[in-house]
Amino acid sequence: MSYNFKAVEKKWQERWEKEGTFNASTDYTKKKWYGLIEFPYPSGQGLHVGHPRSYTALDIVARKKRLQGYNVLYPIGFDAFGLPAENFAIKNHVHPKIITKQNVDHFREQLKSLGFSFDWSREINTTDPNYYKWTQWIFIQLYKKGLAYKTTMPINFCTGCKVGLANEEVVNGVCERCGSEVVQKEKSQWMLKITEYAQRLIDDLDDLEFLDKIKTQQRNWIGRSEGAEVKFKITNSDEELLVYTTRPDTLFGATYMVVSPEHQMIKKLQDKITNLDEVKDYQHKASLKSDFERAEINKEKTGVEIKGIKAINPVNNKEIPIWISDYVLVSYGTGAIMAVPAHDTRDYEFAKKFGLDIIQVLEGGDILKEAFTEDGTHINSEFLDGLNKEDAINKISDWLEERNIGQRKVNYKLRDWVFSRQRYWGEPIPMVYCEECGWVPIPEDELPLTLPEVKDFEPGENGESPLAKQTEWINTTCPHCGKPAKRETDTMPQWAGSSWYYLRYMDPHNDKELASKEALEYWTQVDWYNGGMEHTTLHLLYSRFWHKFLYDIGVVPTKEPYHKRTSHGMILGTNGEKMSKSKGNVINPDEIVDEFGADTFRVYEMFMGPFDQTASWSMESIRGCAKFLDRIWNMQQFVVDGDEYTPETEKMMHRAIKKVSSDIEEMKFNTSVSTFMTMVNEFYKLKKINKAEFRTFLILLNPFAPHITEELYETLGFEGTISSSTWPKYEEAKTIADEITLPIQFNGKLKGTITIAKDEEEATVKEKVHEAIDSKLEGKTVVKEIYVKNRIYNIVVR
RNA sequence: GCUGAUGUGGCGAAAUUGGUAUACGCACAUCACUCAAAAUGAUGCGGAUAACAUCCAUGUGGGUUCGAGUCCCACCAUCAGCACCA
Repeated sequence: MSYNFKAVEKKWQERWEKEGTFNASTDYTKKKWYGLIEFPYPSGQGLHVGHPRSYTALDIVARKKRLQGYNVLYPIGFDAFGLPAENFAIKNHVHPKIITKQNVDHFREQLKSLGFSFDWSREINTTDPNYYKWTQWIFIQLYKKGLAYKTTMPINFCTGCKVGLANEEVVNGVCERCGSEVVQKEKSQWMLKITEYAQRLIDDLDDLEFLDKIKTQQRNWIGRSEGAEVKFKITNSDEELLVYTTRPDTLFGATYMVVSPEHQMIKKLQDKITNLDEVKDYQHKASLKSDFERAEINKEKTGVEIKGIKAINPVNNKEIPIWISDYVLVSYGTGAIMAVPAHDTRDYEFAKKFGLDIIQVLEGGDILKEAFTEDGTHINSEFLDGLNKEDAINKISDWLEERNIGQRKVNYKLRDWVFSRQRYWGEPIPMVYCEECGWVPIPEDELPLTLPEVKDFEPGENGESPLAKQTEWINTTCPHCGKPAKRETDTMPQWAGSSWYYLRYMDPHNDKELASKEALEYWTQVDWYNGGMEHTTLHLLYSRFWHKFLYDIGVVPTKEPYHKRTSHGMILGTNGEKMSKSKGNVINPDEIVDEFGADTFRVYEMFMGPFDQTASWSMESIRGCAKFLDRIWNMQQFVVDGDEYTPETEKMMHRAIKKVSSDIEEMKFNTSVSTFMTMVNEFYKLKKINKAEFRTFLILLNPFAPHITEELYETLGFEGTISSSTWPKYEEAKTIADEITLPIQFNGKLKGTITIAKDEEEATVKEKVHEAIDSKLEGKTVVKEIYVKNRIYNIVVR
């Protein structure tokens, strides 16, 4: 009577598909639950064993919610624009559309083989013109509200992909996707003003149920700081040098200034600079370095004094030198700093190296040895002397504002989102450039602006988009004045499509709106969104930004897209290292499903360890899970009739319902699986299981192992299917034992146990304890006895 | 360097949130079934000692407590992320 998982799993998957068992209802009067997993990028390598970890987890929650009577939306789709398909296209001269379709088909088949309860009728694909129509529409709305703008700026340029990258996409100085070196390059780019939403993106985290580490990471990424902007006059000039500082109270200790190599002031004042050649030489050298190299040489500071000009410290009118150095970044603050070497480690190093003045303005430390970076009472600071940090900051800020020399200022690390890609395989940016009218969005009724068919996917020599070669497509007329005009040839980044996809699932076939008002009202927000930690500061932040914008223009009814956000740990190879082809430790999910079946695969991924921690794959352990399912199948041999739990199992059954129900909500899937195993062991010990017990057991296990449980449910003759059944209930009173094994301790060390009735009188307990343990008390003095009701009895002895 | 995690048997891991440390699984050993093996079922399994008794064990060292894997302080190790943020 061995379990034929292949036939059983196929049978149920076909049935679910035919009957649309898991399709969400459009009856908007029911209570709803919306669970979301990050839709996959359909790579050529197929599904990774890491994908099902997240998908199984939320599948379990989704299946449980359905049994609890919710109208569940658990959708799936494909984030299919992206560089790997395009790089493959370039190499093999196949249209990325074709490769993408192949990959999607493969992924779909793999996902279906795992028995996820996705609503396949709502499948979406970001490369579908009916989908990206609305991605383009959102872009036009952003443009209309002034949140999309074009600017020339030094950007990270990938020498391999020939595309500009957002800072967020650069990992250790190399391109996140292709690994090529990233250099700085001037380029005209579309940008999105995410910085305008910085404060709201911080504030609105408070009301969300995100894991704390996710909130912390987003807050740190946005990087709010409070300080002041201060203007420094420049000698023999009307120019002023604006700096941002978080410590305006240390102004008296500012002994020199540093500007970043890209700072505009140098150009403006070049006539007055006496060592211009030397300065320009330094600028040139700095431009050759990537951010990575700048960071790497962090031990040895470099810089050149800009001679011929000086800055004037506004608090004491002292003239101080201005230096140029690449430890100051043009992209943060104002690109210039006032240096307070006594109290900043970097400034201190720089000052020591170039022999600049160091003036201590806070009491404490030993500034002959190192910078003193802690708080202290102000000294050498005239009207600030004797004040603490907070008071001094307030006083100096008032002082600066009164004299119009500076003002309080909040600053963010977050930068605007570089939204242009010089690539083919992305959404075309629906903008037209007209000599007369400038940039004009195309009329909304012309959307989608589809990608033209091309044969050559290579980027142009200067990193131009492949679309730049499509003269016919480019030349158009201005929607505003009708004169000849040219289309934008850049496309959108991969994050565009994924910034709003959860909305499209709500009403995926709507051709009038991105989703109907009713659907949006009903399904928003996503109740639970699980995904990788690596998307915390990119995708998750971007989609929160877009959602907030859509809220502002009245498209969506809530400020935030996701109510709860959790993340799963990575699955490593059997050797404990990240799976990669080069290491040869990749586990292919197809082979696992083929050898063990989907249910075993799912149960194993949930059992392998705590959900949010990394776990290594183990072939031995998965065999244990296969054995567990076989044991369940073989319980049929001793099944007996019965409409109620038997006295021997009642407690176990009620406890299991309680435990599994709460474990699923808390993502403690591993301990749920142990609960099931313990139950099976118990039934084997009893050598019987009645139908009532079996039924409850099957429903509880169903979200984890949907195929075998449905099959057994049918075989045992229960009416209908589990998916049309309801989640079992428990009675709290029946989870509590009426007999308790009470541990007895001496000084916290276990000396024995006794059995007492639940809530037994303390006097009786004491009596029983002493009866049991007095022989061991001989020769000892009892100092104190502590009884914690129903828990423990501790005797303090000497 | 900074930030954040994590350290429990041979291994993956539990621990009612301060109350019997090692549940559950893997591996291993013994037994049953078998001509035999596999599969399956049953039993055992942290360490020390002859011991059912005793002592020692949750990275290390302190502390708080009747009682600490859990709380506090210091340190060590491993992993991940960030990188001159003014």
